[in-house]
Amino acid sequence: MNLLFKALRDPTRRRILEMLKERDLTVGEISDAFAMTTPSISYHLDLLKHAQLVSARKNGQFVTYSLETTVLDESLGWILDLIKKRKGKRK
Amino acid sequence: MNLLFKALRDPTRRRILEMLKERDLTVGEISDAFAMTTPSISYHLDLLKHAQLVSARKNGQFVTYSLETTVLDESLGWILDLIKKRKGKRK
DNA sequence: TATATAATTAGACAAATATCTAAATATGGC
DNA sequence: GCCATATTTAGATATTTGTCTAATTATATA
Repeated sequence: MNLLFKALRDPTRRRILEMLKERDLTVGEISDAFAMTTPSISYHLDLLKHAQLVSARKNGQFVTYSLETTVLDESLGWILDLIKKRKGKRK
Repeated sequence: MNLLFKALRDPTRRRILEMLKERDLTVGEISDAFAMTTPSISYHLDLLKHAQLVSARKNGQFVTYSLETTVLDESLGWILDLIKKRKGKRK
């Protein structure tokens, strides 16, 4: 839960996830969408990977990233629980 | 979305939300649950309030905090969207 | 009105974070 | 094998963040 929210805290990383929702992308394709150097994007991708929000596979000299949703499912549970129990106790 | 994830990023703040899920609490009650000074807790509460995750009302010299779930509902949408669209495109 | 208690605000500071440039490490094609 | 391209790693740096202590503000009560 900690790595997840750490990853989601940054707008660039959230944007990357939204891009990967549409289709798998290489580092270069992602990098092109931002006014930021490739090393910086690489840093963000690494952080997302550590949070298990994305996975990477190598295709020749390219690295393709995919969205992984398992951890998002878990976060959903955490948030739903917060909302749900509250609704039961409303004043 | 930015203030929300900023607020959720910190474990102390997430814990506070979990506590407020059970019942409304004063700053002192919250503070007692952590090995941390009251000013620090006050700082976290302020951040949560800015993210509209909690609201505060004054009862004499006490301030009571409540969980607010509207913003959480929105976050749910964002996350669900990420998961949903992905499922449609699975390889 | 003076004193105690609850909470916030201010200011300082160490640690974490996001960014950059430069260098290193693949991989592919000539 | 050499050069170009894709990506990552290393190192530097400015900004943000979480925490503390000290001071302030607000309320209650003796």
